[in-house]
Amino acid sequence: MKELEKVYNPQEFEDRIYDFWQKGRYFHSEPDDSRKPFTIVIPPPNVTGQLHMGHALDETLQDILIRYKRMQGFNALWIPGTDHAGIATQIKVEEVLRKEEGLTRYDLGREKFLERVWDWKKTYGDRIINQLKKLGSSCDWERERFTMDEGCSKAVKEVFVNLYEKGLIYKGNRIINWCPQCTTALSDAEVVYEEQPGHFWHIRYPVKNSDEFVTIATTRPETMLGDTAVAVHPDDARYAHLVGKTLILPLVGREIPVVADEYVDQDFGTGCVKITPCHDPNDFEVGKRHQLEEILIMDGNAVINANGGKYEGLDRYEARRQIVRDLEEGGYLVRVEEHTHNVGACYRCGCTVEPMASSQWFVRMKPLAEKAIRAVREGETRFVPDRFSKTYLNWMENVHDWCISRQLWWGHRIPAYYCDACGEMVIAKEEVHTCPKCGAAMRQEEDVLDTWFSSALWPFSTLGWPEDTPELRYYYPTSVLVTGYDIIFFWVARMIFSGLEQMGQVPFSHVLIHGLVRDSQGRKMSKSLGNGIDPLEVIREYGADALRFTLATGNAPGNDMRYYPERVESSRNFANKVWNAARFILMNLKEEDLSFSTAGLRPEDEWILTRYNDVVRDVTENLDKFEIGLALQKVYDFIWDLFCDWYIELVKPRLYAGGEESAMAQRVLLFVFSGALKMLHPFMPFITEEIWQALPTAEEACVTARFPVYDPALRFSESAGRMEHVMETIKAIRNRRAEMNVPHSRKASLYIETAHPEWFEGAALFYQKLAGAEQVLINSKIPEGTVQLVCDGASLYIPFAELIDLESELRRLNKELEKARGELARVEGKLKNQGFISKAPAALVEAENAKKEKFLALIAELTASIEKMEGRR
RNA sequence: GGAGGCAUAGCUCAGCUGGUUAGAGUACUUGCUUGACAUGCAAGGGGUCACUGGUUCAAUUCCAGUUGUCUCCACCA
Repeated sequence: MKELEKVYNPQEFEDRIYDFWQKGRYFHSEPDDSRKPFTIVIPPPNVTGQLHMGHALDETLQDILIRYKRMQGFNALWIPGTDHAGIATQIKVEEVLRKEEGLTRYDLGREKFLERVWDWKKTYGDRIINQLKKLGSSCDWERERFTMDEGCSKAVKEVFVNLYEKGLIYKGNRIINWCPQCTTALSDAEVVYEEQPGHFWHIRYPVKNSDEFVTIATTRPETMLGDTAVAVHPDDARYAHLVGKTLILPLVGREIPVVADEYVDQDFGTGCVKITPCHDPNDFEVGKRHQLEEILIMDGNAVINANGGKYEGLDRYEARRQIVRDLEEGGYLVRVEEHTHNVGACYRCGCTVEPMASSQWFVRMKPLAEKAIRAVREGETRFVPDRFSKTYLNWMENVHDWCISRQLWWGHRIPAYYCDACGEMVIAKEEVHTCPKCGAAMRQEEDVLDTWFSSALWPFSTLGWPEDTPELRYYYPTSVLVTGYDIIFFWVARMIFSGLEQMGQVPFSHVLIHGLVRDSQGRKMSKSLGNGIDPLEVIREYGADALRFTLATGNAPGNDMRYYPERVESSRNFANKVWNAARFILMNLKEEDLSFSTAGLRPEDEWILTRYNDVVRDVTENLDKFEIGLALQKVYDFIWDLFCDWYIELVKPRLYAGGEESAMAQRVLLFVFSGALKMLHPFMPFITEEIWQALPTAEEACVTARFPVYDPALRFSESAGRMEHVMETIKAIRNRRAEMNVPHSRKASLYIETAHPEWFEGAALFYQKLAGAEQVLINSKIPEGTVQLVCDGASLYIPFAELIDLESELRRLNKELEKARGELARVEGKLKNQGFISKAPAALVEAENAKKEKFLALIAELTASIEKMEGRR
């Protein structure tokens, strides 16, 4: 038998245990028709940034489920997400390039630049992946690289062509969100809105050949350079006479019409709206309806272009200042109001996005969304907790077409090919070099796809699709997606409609949603606040098991949790407790034959087995419902409170006594403890495995052991009840001794007066060991001068004559009596209620009756004691 | 404007399909070097379960409203 170190030191063994699992290839799984698959998809870590708590949480939850299912005999597979096409990397590399070498990506050229990005990802990806290992997960860089290069990109082309042929992808000139800093288009989901204080400029537009004018109000005066109309509401009497007239655009001098359009809200602002089709989505629509000219006034960096006349070359904000000044000088500015409004910013770089008309690729969402809505409505995919399906449906029902093209280089390049000679465009899975129409050379679309386009294919592209692989047939649809609620729109929704469209089936049956990890003040952890906590630091200090425990417990699914160092500390303390329990058991296992059987069990054995069995049942139920925190809490309570604080203490006398009694105790200890370790293993794999390797157990590794199963043969309700009765009295004695400040070392005889002497059979040792009893006398003559304790079904007497203060004793007894009477009144009230008797379940009425009896007996005992004491006063 | 969450001990939070003497961790008070563990053991104090109604024999739990608070989505030029 191996010995355990004296001190719990996770750093000493976690790496070793990880290697042990790797060698045993416990993380690998292949399709195997004799076992049911269980597959989990989890989101990607951002390999360029810091590993943060969110990843740690994803990994932990995923790993708990995988281990649990594997221990139940499932063939469990984990499909790790990767940051395969995240544009953050590209932007980071560009930034470094600019700072360190003064170069842009265009200086390097596409090929060289992409190599740089790969190098970057390799360096940082390895770092992150190695860190993730510490959480007990295995992530494989080679696999990530493969899926980016080969499998995934093939799937992307396949899907793109597929959707294009069905008319679900189109290229069009539309208003999109443009990030001038990332210089790319963004999807709606990538824009975050924030209330910002701003101004409302009221500007006068003169009517041509008249001294009349209209006043418009705007928050973005610089966009007036692109104005091609002013709109009013068709029913607005104030302006009816102006519809069809021509205005002169101030500063620019362009002649623009006044048009009537339902879009205008008569009650907002002045009731006149300047129309800038190229820089506002609503104006764009108005422009289309009235065949207005479209004038783009900015370039990709949000600098005014040639269409802006004398403002060309100015940044959008400089242009704004200049224009406002000029308007004022020209007498066009009526007034300026303070105005707070929502401003969209790029979620990645925080730069204010510029709505701009631009030629981009879009996915037509309506038909895809319909299927995706139905799948969730009909329960093919279930969100856990269920309320997130509302979030999902709400979004899906109001979804706009998805802008999928990005003006970047890192990512999957759109498989569209153009012929500059004849204007032909070809969409194809294979590269096209010559134009099928005129034979001229073709060039591929420069734009790449949104990261989430390829991420959406993850559940099947990683399994070999579009080939019909055994993996795909075996593992798809997957079982669970584990992720935070912040990426429901980005990823979850898109995986669902992509899976439905390409595979005809939902990608997963359950979506387990967790909350965000916040700091101790409830703030979101972020780089800019500097409040991010590095999981690796935590692991170094407390161990991976402690971190996992912290992340898995103490909050309900889908709710945010706050990170407190104290909580990790308490988790570590629990690990230490388990460690020491193991040490205790190991140093007491002396028997040759430690095989467990139910023959000859003592009441305390039957009690712990019964409780153990209950926990097995409960934990299994909880885990099957993804109630991970609840399950872990039950394992924790069982191990610490029931097993360590009670059972171990109860069996110590037998262990030390030796002989067959001791042997029996050893067998039960080993059986229950190893079972508890198995239950704990999914949550705290390292410590359980390390201990397992030291224990003389039949199964070679905890990771491959079978998860405990509820066993009716281990249910001993009668002796369990009796044992708890004894425990109640022990607690009562301890309580009294503590109140009277009797030190543990001071022993005294214990007299028990009871109508159920059989309850206390063989319990003498327990009172001696745990309640400071010298000898235990049942139903013998009670000496004078004792402290009396009234318990359910028994009165206990301890001769502490000199410590007795009659008055305080009486006060205490009367207080107890009052409490018991209160309880009795409550129970009787219930039982007197005819409605309760007739409508409540019989078992409940029965239980209430039993309670009534119990309280009646207690009250009788207490009254008798009080009377006796009064007599002595 | 639309949707959703949260409100339980000093603090952070559990409490699953209504019935418990309402729990945990932490903090606090007291006593313990009890032969695994002071990262520990034992005992204790501390809660009108936000408020108001409703459903029910029974509401911390279900429903409606109110207040406070947080989040997401949409968006008004």
